[in-house]
Amino acid sequence: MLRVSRLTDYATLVMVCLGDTGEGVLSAQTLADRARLEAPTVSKLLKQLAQAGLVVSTRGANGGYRLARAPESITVADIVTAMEGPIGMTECSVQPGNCNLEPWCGMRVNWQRINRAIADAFASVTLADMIHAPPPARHATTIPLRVAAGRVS
Amino acid sequence: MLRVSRLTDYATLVMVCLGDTGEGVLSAQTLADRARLEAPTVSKLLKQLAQAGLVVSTRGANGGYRLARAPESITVADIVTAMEGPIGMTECSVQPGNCNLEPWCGMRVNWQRINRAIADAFASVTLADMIHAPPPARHATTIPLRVAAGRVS
DNA sequence: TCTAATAAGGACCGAAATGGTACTCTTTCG
DNA sequence: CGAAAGAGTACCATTTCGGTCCTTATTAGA
Repeated sequence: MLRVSRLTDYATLVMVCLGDTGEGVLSAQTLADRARLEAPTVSKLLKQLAQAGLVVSTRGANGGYRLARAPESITVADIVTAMEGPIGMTECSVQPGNCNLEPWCGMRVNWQRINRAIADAFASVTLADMIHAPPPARHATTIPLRVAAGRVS
Repeated sequence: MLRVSRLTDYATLVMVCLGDTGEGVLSAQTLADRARLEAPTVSKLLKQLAQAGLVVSTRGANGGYRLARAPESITVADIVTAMEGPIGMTECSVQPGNCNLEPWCGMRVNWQRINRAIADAFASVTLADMIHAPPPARHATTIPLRVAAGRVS
């Protein structure tokens, strides 16, 4: 299946947690608890998100992370790009020069067209959309454990 | 980088070769030569394309493959789906039930929205588009070797 | 000033996916 | 019957991915 990596999925979840809860800085450990993910994993992806400028880190005691911008101005495209690098369906559509077929192959422009459309699709959803989306109808009987996306508990 | 697998890239190239050259059936070997790919690799992906109903195979001597439909009615989405399965950016957006977060998590509907947009992007380019795209301006000096996409010769 | 908390930066490892190869079986044409 | 060609299966090397751990740097607070 064509899909984003699990880390990217997790990163989105962590960003939602960060945007959801007021504004104080949250430590990697706290975020891991809220997202039901392993702490080292959360640390790793927060590091990447910080390098990409999507979150701001504070070191030292009582340090942690907070969103660098308002959730409305952070898109899923930002998160995907931070975690996976540029969005490009083929090598040639991002890094020209690696394919000797290039001078002859007309597919490149079409792949670039597709890439652009896909990037737009990711950019059309903001973190705020993710946060405020109406959760699906509650089952009244059970209060579900909050378990990380993709994990089968 | 978020990208389709190399096999999918190759599959597109092979489909272009199939659609480009008149109409006779072409053997896997011939297609491998034209696309500058290894024959077993081409065989493998043609098998998948045949199972998906995008190409029709003829067994026995003088057998080979031909497109199942006109290039205008085959989209890149068809090829990607044939090679990689359903297009879905996260587990939960394709196979509900694997994630205990589901009853609570509002991200799912947003991921599904993104998936739909991406599928549309793939579906908006047909094999005919790929075939008839104007190749980039020729460099007059060298006649490039036709080497497969992504291979560094 | 000392200590605890916390992020930063690597190094590392096991498992899974990917891409590629080989071998055998079946079908069809001549 | 024999050669050509697809179908099916199994296998292997490499890379990527997800995850863990350790060390260093930085800050708040006792």
